[in-house]
Amino acid sequence: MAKGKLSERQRRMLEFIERFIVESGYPPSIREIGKAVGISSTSVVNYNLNRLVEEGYLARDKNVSRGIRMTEKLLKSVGRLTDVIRIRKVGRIFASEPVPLPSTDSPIFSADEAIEISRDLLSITEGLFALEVKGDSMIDAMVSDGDVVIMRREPEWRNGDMVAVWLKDKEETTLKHIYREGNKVRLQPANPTMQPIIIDNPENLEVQGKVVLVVRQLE
Amino acid sequence: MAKGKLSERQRRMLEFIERFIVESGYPPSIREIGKAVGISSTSVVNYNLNRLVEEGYLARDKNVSRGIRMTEKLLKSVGRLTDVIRIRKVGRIFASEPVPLPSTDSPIFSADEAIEISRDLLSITEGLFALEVKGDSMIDAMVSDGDVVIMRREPEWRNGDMVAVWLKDKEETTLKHIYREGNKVRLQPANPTMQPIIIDNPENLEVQGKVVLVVRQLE
DNA sequence: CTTGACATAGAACGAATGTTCCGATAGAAT
DNA sequence: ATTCTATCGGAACATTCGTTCTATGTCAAG
Repeated sequence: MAKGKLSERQRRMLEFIERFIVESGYPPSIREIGKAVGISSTSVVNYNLNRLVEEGYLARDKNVSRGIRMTEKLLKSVGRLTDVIRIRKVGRIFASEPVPLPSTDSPIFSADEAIEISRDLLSITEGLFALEVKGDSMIDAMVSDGDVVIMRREPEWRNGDMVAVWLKDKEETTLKHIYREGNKVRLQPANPTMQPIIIDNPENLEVQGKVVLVVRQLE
Repeated sequence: MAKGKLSERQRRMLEFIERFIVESGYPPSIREIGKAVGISSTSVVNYNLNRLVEEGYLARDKNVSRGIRMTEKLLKSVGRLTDVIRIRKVGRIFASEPVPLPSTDSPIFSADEAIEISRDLLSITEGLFALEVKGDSMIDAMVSDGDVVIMRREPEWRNGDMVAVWLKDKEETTLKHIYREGNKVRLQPANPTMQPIIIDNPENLEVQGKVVLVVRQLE
């Protein structure tokens, strides 16, 4: 088999193995794999397992029942490598000032100035930073005082994204869903009962980041 | 053996099992356990394994080689409790129906029906369940459609808690900050621009749980 | 067509593994 | 002392399970 390519069968095997381990707490046997993916012969399962070992997705121990390990490569491809991601808190966000952006990219920071987010809440994990919302000026974005917003610094945006924008003329930061409408830009509050803002001159607004996650801790 | 007490042997078995799983990626066999803790007889290992199951430290699957699971109790006692906590999603919450409450306490659930929350976002980790908010009926609680609320089932509440209440007369679920005021109860929306509800007859409301965390995933 | 690498199927074998049964030991309770 | 219960040791047994071998099919290269 060509290097790096997996057959449909092998993909299904990996998928099953991963799920089985998570759910059962131990790896499946050869026959269990065969049954799950529709292979009657244990030797065929064995054959494909060895293929997967060659490709680096699995590790096996000889003569050990259920002696299958998931490798880092598999874990990473499933996105299960680390459970939590530490995101730097770079400051506070409120209406009257621009969003503080992360100054350094130093990967290390103390626990105090970071927030831990479990990986499966995030689709992307790069370029993230956290801000604590100060005041009630963002209530039209359904964000209250004390909430933590996880943002991604990103100049590009697509229709519907929730972004932090700096309105130059008003000197105001706000969180809105953003839509391009011809030459204009519409900023739509998350609260459906509130009215959008239409920006005639796109030069007037500066998208400072995309909101990826909002966390509100009570008590 | 007295309930809750472990013999020296059993302690060593747990320790070995835990280490073995972490290092090998799969659980040890009975004979491997016996060899490690110095027991020649497989039946004695089996006997003590069953003891450990009774005490709640392990779970076993019959007729399955290496069919041993670590339970939360074991993980907790070893201090290796994971950084993330899996919380069961028990359903959806919307205005027109009472909050669905968790029915089972089965310790196992698949990834689909659970949400992973990093531990440091939570002050308590027991009795939690998750609900997905459906519809825009909770906007006065600053909670939008699609948000996930983590709640704790708890009959007691203190002033200022955000709780899910079922209003019997209106047949309506709502999320509000709750305050006792003499014989009455005040339900205060999180959105400061909105007016509170005063409940004259406390019998009319049913506190279904305390909101501990709100998570909003964008994009 | 022939060849050879790859993939599959089935069967058989032997090793690994969980289960069960019987007897022995120690200690606490009666 | 006797009884009872918990624990242990050893052995035999029944499955589960990984391994290996042979035969078959596929498909592209020569």
